[in-house]
Amino acid sequence: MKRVTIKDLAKKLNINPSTVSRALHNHPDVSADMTAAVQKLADKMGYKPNQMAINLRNGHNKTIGLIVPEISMFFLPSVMKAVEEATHERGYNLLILHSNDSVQRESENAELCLFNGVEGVLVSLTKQTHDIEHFAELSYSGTPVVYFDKVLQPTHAHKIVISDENAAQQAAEQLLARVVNMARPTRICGFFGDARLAITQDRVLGFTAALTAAAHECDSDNLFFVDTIDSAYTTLKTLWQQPTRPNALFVMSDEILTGVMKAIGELRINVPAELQIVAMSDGFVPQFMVPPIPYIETSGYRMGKQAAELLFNLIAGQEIEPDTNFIDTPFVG
Amino acid sequence: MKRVTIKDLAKKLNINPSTVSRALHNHPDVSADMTAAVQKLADKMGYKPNQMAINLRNGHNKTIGLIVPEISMFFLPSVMKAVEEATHERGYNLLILHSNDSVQRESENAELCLFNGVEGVLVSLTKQTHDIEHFAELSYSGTPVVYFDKVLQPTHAHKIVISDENAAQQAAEQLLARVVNMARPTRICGFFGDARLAITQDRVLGFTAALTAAAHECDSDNLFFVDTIDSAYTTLKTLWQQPTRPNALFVMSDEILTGVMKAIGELRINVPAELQIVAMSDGFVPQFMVPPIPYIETSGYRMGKQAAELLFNLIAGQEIEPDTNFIDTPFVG
DNA sequence: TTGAAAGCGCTAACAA
DNA sequence: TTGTTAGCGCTTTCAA
Repeated sequence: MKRVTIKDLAKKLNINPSTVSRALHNHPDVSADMTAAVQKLADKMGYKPNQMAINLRNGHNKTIGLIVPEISMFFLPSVMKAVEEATHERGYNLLILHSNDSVQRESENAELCLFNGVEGVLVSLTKQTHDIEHFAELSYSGTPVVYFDKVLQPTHAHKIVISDENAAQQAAEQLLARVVNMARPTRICGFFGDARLAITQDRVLGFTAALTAAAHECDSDNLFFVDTIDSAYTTLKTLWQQPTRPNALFVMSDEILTGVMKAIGELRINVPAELQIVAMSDGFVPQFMVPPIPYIETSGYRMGKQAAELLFNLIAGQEIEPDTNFIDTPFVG
Repeated sequence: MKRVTIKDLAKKLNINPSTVSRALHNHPDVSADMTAAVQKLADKMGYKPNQMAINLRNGHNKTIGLIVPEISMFFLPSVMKAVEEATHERGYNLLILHSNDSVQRESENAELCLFNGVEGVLVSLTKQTHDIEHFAELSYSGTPVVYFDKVLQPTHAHKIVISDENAAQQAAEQLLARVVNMARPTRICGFFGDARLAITQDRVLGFTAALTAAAHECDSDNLFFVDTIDSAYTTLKTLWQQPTRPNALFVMSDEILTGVMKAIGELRINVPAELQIVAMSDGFVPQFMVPPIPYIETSGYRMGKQAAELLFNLIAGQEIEPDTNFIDTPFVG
């Protein structure tokens, strides 16, 4: 059974398709009677506009693309939720493209957005992405692109990111405030991710800055770089056997926090009595501890909201100078 | 700067657009020379087919829709990952539609899929959905629909679900096996979700069946219905103060398990020495415990994979009788 | 082997 | 106020 088209309506009413089209859009030129008649028939026959025809005619899609490097449990669901909401509010659709941590696929995804006439693109880059040439065509064709979370810093582009250094510093300050009056000598350790990543380096900077400012010693013995849940877990286990256990721990991310919490469970460490912890987190993981682990909120939801907002402003044609925008990172706990 | 079209290529080569189109598709009727020449020029000029035009011509979209009731952390990310993979493998795109637990929006989303010419739809229903009339138009128009996870049981449709009763029974049996030789008297409790939901009722059935089969008493004092993380948490805390603490716990879902784990952390319950637990889970949450909590895997990933597979078979035109399919629910632990 | 022409469904400039 | 016409870019039938 074929779908009802504008032509069908026109034929039934012995009028021209263009009149039907106008009537359906409440064009002021069409008489009230005509408009009513057309809309009534459209309703009766269950007319639904063919979005694909509209897309072709308009040259675009009422869709935005979301390109993500991986679908992890820790951050992306929050981002997606925010983006989906923003997208739906404006009557747009959301096309999800997954790069699977491959630059090749990221590039294909950018092309896909272009071919499909997507009106705007949100991108979080893969770890391997060292230039964004493959997005040039998109921007070139007038499709706005907003980079979020995993971005390439030196580039001139619209970016929404966490201020890693600041956020880490805030977290470290919170941690310091909690151990300042402790009886036994304070040892503060920091758990960080892959040392080669910019995000890690920035967070280390913030962490050490806070400690230095508090005149607290901060040598490299207290910095640990663990790039998986498991290595976080084993590292804390080892550390806990040392004669000088830490009594305060900075944790850079949810992934690492997961490993840390496993170790805490197994070692039956009394948190926070024996070990103060402050993390950087989206907020889901810390609640698994009682009392919940305090954290600087690096909210995927907030990031998604802000990135989408910016993107839609660009789509609406606002002239906005490409810039790096930081999301709020409030303390929770 | 405008995109290069087939016409542009044709003009440059002084041939007809139809020949260009054929050459680009390696049509056997076109001479090798012509084909080569066209493809070379296309390459040089950076020709990219306009997907929107192709969609209009074909009447469909190389896209599948995924309609989900909510974006939670517990299950959906796994489903999405699987669906995304399956979709990408076949050169399709993924349109994500979020019903926000509203039947109204679910219905709109179904329409959207229709208008957009989506080739197939995967749906997980909202809790409030009591009929699937709003998907009738879609199926009617020949777009296959596969329901997964949250389905409407009595309906004649393609469904991929967990066998709740079986899976719960397996979990309960695992739990029984673990307490069979315990010194102190065994008390087995079950933590379930909202008692009004079919999923809960089925899981209760499986649980009680296992206990009954093992000649283990199973009165209603041992069944707890908690529909949030918090109520799971407080319920276990209260339960633990009772003179006859349970020494075995069945947990129906990740959400409930989260609350249970909070209580365990706070009460410093020694798991599994003091309390054996077997859960039903996607696998992410149990790892926060050391040793990890054993579970019957109700895998979103597997469900997504299987649902997508079925959908693509239907899209490919296979005649498959609508039926309810159960995914495997292996024991992990 | 290639060209001509029509059409997917919709809209907008132009004419009447 | 309504109709005519052309065109978005692509494919395919039919004709040459």
